[in-house]
Amino acid sequence: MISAMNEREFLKQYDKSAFEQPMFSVDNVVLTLGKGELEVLLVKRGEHPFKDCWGLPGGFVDLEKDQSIESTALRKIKEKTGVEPDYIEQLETIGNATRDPRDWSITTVFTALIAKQRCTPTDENVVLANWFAVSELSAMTLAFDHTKIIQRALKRLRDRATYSLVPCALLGEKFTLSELQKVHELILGKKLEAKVFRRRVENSGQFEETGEMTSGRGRPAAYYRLRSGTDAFNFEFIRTV
Amino acid sequence: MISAMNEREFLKQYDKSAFEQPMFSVDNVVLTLGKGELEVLLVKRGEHPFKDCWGLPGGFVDLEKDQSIESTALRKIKEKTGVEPDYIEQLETIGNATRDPRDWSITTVFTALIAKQRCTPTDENVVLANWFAVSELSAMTLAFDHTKIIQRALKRLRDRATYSLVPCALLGEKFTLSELQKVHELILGKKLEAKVFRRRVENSGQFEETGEMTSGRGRPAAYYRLRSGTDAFNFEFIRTV
DNA sequence: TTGATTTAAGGGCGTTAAGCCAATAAGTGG
DNA sequence: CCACTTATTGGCTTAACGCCCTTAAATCAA
Repeated sequence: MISAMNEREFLKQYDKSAFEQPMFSVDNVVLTLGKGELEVLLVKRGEHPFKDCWGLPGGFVDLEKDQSIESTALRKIKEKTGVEPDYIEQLETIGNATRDPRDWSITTVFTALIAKQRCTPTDENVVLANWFAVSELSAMTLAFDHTKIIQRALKRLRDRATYSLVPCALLGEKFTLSELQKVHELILGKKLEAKVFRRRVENSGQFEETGEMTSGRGRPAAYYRLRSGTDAFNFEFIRTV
Repeated sequence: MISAMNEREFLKQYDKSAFEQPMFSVDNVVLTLGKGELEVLLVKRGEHPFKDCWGLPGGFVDLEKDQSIESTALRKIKEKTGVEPDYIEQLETIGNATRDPRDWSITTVFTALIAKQRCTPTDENVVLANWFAVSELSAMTLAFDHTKIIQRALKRLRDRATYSLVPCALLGEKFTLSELQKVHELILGKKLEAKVFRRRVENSGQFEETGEMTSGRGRPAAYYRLRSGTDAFNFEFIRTV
């Protein structure tokens, strides 16, 4: 194999633009469930540009460590949260001359869902990485176009919540249908009919009862889990658990 | 603004991986309607690797000419077909260490739909760029992972055909509902009910009659066109006409 | 001219899914 | 045991979908 730099020198003969490559990075919109609200994982930037601004956890492909851009995304998330997300999906790629004040820049954005209790809050990171309620974001100025990216990720999540049950990845291993319904209501910002929602879950065939029941106030609810071996969601996604 | 190379030198201080960037390109799956079959635009590669193989029209971002990766996609399509497509949509980004035999490589793939009659077949290009029926592809060996990419683009198009009317971009300015239905049947590979299809078109509110009618065998059909000012499709796409 | 043929467009109806409201079930806390 | 809370299900209304058949409006062949 020819080394990357030699390769570019070679290509330069044919196509001058092949040499001057734009910067390529990966960014992640990592979402979890806070107290009654969606939260997004942000990191404080230590370098310019946007030094000391909060921004999405991401970074550059490591040609040695990473086999694919999905690996890059997962690696960066793991560095910040300590775990692999329950669901990750490619959102879109944004590349233009204006999003980075310095120069042309390209980023492939991934949306990841993760159960809050699965995150290990490493103390040393807590000042550099933090969860923010999405409602707080309007009062914050994030790095680059990250505010807009988060909005697009939330829109995609709303779409998913309307015609899929992907948001279950925000809950843990097991959950009740009421909990899942509340998550959907939170994402969609409106109440859903319990009967209709239960029908959706049953007809999907993606879930099964664990046999366990909740305890506490009110009638106990049945716990459900993702049916094992199910190719759970009809989307391009990477299941990591 | 600091130049790109200086920028990379600067970044290198903080993150060594920032310097060694993978190659980034844009590829296009340009689809049109042939005689009773979908056709995809391919170009014969003049350089290694995969020299003399057919592959997707694409290339590298030109930092001077292009304002965004969408511009890159449209520019490359225009170079090959002479026109801008009626519909273009970002499909996905594939980046890994194996798709290019030489080295790490990333490509953002766009799917474009274009009416065949709007393409200007430039004679000088005809040996280098050609339309191929999608059924022919199984007998061909394309460059890189382009065969797989085309399959994914066709799957996306099938998805679109089931819950949207995006495929109308494969027809010209005006078309009858029967023509549109036949396109959908071609994409989906199955017959559709005329009544159901007409209802879908009407309920969408995206189309209007032109007032003109067809002539020829059988009862004349009403011509329809995309309603102007309609934010026609609920997807991330770039309308160029 | 007339009828056969062809394609377009719409009417009618049974089946299925969605939406809505209320009843019932099964716990906890006094 | 009763009040309260939450879960789950029953049943009805309404809308959408699928299917078939009729009608409309042209061409084509005698």
